[in-house]
Amino acid sequence: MVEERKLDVLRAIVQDYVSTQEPVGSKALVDRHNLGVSPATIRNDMAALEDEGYITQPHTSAGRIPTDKGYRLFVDRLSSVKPLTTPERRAIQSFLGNAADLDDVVRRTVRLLAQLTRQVAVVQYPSLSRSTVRHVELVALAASRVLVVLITNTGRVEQRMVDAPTDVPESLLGELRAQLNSRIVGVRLVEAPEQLADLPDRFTAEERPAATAICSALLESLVEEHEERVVMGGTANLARFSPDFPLTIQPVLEALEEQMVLLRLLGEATDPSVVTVSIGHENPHEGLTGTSVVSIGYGNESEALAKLGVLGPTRMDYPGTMGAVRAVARYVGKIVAEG
Amino acid sequence: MVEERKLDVLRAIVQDYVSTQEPVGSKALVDRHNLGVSPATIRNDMAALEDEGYITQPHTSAGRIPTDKGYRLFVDRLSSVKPLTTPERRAIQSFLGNAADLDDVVRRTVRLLAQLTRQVAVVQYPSLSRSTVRHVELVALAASRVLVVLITNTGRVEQRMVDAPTDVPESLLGELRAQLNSRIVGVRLVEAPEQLADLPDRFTAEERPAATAICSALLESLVEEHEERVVMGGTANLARFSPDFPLTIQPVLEALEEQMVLLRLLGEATDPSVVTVSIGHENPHEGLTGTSVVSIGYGNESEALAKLGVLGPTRMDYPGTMGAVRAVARYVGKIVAEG
DNA sequence: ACTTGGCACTCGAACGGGCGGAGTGCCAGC
DNA sequence: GCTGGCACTCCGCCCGTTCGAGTGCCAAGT
Repeated sequence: MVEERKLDVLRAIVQDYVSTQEPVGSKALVDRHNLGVSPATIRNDMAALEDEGYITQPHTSAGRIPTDKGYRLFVDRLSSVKPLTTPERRAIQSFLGNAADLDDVVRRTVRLLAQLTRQVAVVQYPSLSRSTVRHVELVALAASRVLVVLITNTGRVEQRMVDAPTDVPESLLGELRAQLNSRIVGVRLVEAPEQLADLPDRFTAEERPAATAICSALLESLVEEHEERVVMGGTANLARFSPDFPLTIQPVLEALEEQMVLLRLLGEATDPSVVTVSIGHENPHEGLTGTSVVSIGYGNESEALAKLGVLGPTRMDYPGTMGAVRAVARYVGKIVAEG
Repeated sequence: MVEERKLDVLRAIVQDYVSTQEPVGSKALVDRHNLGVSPATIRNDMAALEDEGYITQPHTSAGRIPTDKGYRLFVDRLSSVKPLTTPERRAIQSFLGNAADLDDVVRRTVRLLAQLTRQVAVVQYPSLSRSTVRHVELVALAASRVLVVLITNTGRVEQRMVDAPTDVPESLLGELRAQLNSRIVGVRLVEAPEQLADLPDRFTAEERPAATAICSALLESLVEEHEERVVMGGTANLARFSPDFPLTIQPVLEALEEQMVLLRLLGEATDPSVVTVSIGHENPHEGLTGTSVVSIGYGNESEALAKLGVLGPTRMDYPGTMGAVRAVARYVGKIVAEG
């Protein structure tokens, strides 16, 4: 048996099954692809593929469908990322180009990904921990009430209200503001706290409680879990599928409401140049068997600031989806890096 | 025929249908509610109710189900808002009490509403246009680059990056900051623009272009569409329903992805004391026939800052849902008003 | 050693008839 | 105006049949 052809057969099965959504038989296979052999031969190959666990039969005497293992082989060795067409690229560019601020970029990216892939899109906000401080602003709202605003180089703004134990005169506020900015502007958020450790000590005993309160509020926003924020869209695409889906769709929707789950799904894809695919049972959440996640990091050249990806049934168009995800990540990375 | 009893019958039909999800017949009605009359009598009443358009038969010789008109009558005259139990109230309070900032309040509210009602929850951000300016901050990021930050009394922070046509010295920035704050702090966002109209004229010809650029960025954030932001959650609850739902669920999910649609759904519910219900075809979006929206405004005593609500199938538990929506709105209103 | 056509077999999907039951409308009697 | 009785309708369900797609295996051909 020709090993080469067996792979061709697997590839053909995946392609057909993805486009028709129906188990594919030996005859249909030779009809649609010119494999140059008879159905009987294909049947032998299919039997072998089934033995090896790449395909399976829903029930005796139906066509075959790929298993997760089959998709895995397909993604790893039998296909390549499909680049977008130039009109598609242009559409991405113009759609993302008009974004006003960071929120807008993220929202637009989600929509774009969902439309392009016709699947559920997930985009993580550029991570605070990897970004740097651009400015800290303190605003007196009342005698003892201060608003702490943290602005990062990724355009993110974090805010905290502080009720200080004592009144905070404008002079103290000005001094603090100057100190804070001179110490941590340009510093990575993760490294900023150590720069602030001894700051309250610089103030008089009288001023210290207020200074401490303000500093700790700032520290809070520095480490804030917000860095892990995630936006999702395109859930309507979940309903585009087979009639048995009401059973499948509920656990998926439930999973998608959990920020934590979304984050875990995006996974370890930290390298902006490589698309990661997690297929069916491979992904870390039960109830998402039957779905695959295609994800990638995005950011500037040197490092990923965050991740994005799409989620859909294991029977998805992997090459096309991977192409779209990669292309979008590149544009978004560019925008975020220069913004 | 006793008019009174006919209404009792309608009420019973709605209640039974909501809890069983199945057409309800005359016999089942007398069994489950002690109406004190025989099934035959009920049948007469039901025939009358059907003539008047309050109930209908899915097919000849099946039980009856309420029409939109039937639900409307039920909501308006046959039921009252069901107050929450004290444990429920306590849960709301503790769940919302821990919120860190405005974003967090909104996110928690959505989750809470979705869990409480087991339906799709929709919460609008407190409207900018009704709120007032608390502070304007200008931050120099580079020689000609300024970040404009607008802080409102509802705790909202809006930001805009400005590339000024000329360099912006710190002196100009300070002057502008002082002017801006003295002119519009405390002023409603909608009224702020007129206070700024002549501001650039106060500056020298040299400074004017930069001042103008900064002012117009501020104006932008004042009128920003962001005021219309809406958050949604609990979509998994859509899948809890009948087997025919894959057909129904797609248009609903699609509609819910459109901010504009969500806003229209929340409708005119500006009075924080009255729960508004829009039933089936009454609501302004096709594809949402079959769903009802229960909404209410929230804010301080004097006026609503925004709206929230839930969306579910017309066959929902109206009294309970209305109770939950109203209770949540009160707590959120309190929190937002004092924040 | 592969490939191929033939053949028997399996099993699900689709069709159709026959039942049973829930529910109705109507009517005559109270 | 209420009630029990009765005939009728129609949906949902069960079940048997048929049909076709697809398989596995085998013997024969290259």
